[in-house]
Amino acid sequence: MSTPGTAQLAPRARVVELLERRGVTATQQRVEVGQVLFACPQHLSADQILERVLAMGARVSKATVYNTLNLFSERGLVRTLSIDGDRQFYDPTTAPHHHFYNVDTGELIDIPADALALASLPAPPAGTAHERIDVIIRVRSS
Amino acid sequence: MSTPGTAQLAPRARVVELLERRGVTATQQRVEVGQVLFACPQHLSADQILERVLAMGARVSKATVYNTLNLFSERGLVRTLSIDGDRQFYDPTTAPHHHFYNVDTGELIDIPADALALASLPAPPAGTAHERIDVIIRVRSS
DNA sequence: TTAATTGCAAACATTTTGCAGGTTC
DNA sequence: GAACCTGCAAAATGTTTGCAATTAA
Repeated sequence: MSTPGTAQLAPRARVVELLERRGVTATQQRVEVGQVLFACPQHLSADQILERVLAMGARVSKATVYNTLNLFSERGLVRTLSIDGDRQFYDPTTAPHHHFYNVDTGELIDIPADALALASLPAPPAGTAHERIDVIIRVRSS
Repeated sequence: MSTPGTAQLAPRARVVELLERRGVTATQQRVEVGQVLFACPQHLSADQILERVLAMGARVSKATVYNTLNLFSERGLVRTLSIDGDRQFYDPTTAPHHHFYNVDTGELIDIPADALALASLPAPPAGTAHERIDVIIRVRSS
């Protein structure tokens, strides 16, 4: 049974280590954002992250949440997903993988990279190199 | 040689037919948006479409462009792409296909469906059915 | 102590909406 | 003439930014 209002959090020590490994100064707020974000495989919006950080009793501003997520994204600590035009989602799973997206409920579900075979990839346009492949399988409740 | 400021447009008659086939009343403004959008395979933002409709000497408001694109999208006349959080792109190619996205230039390039083999698709989550698959291959200028 | 980080509020860009007036069939 | 469509301006959203105050090393 879980305590109401108390979500699972990643341990501070693990978050600090993750940040330092990527050369990110482990400030109070960044660690708190990380505790929420790295708690488990999930897909959260900036607003949901802000809510949860505040819910754990910490003090952060919306601007810092955005700054932090952008920094995490640049440093490869999080993957930013643009599924629709509404808002972005932040995915703590940075290893290659893909997603189901339920257009009715908005739910996002991870698909492990090896659950989907991408054969005969076309060559990238001249003068460009592959960076990342995103597969989004849109589904609807039936 | 092309006339400056005069982009290629889809013929009115073809646009009217496309709209009517999907049960969309072919009003003045919708046809003009269609003439721009269905001119060729491309990826335009709402703002670019507005600019081009105005450039062809027609009179449309931004609100109508958005209303029209949303209607076209609902009726399957256009496909809406969310590549990053900035803005949406409208793709007149509605048949299955995929995209290269150059993260440096913002350029989008179509990949024909048969140029990319998606093998061993995972089953959709219980209670859901496949609707559409989007593959975005992010590349960067090298 | 010096640079980096934070919070606030204002700024921004894109998209949506309410409603009066105009258009379509 | 009834329903639908358009334009305008305002509103709503999500995100970024400038700057003074605070914190980190």
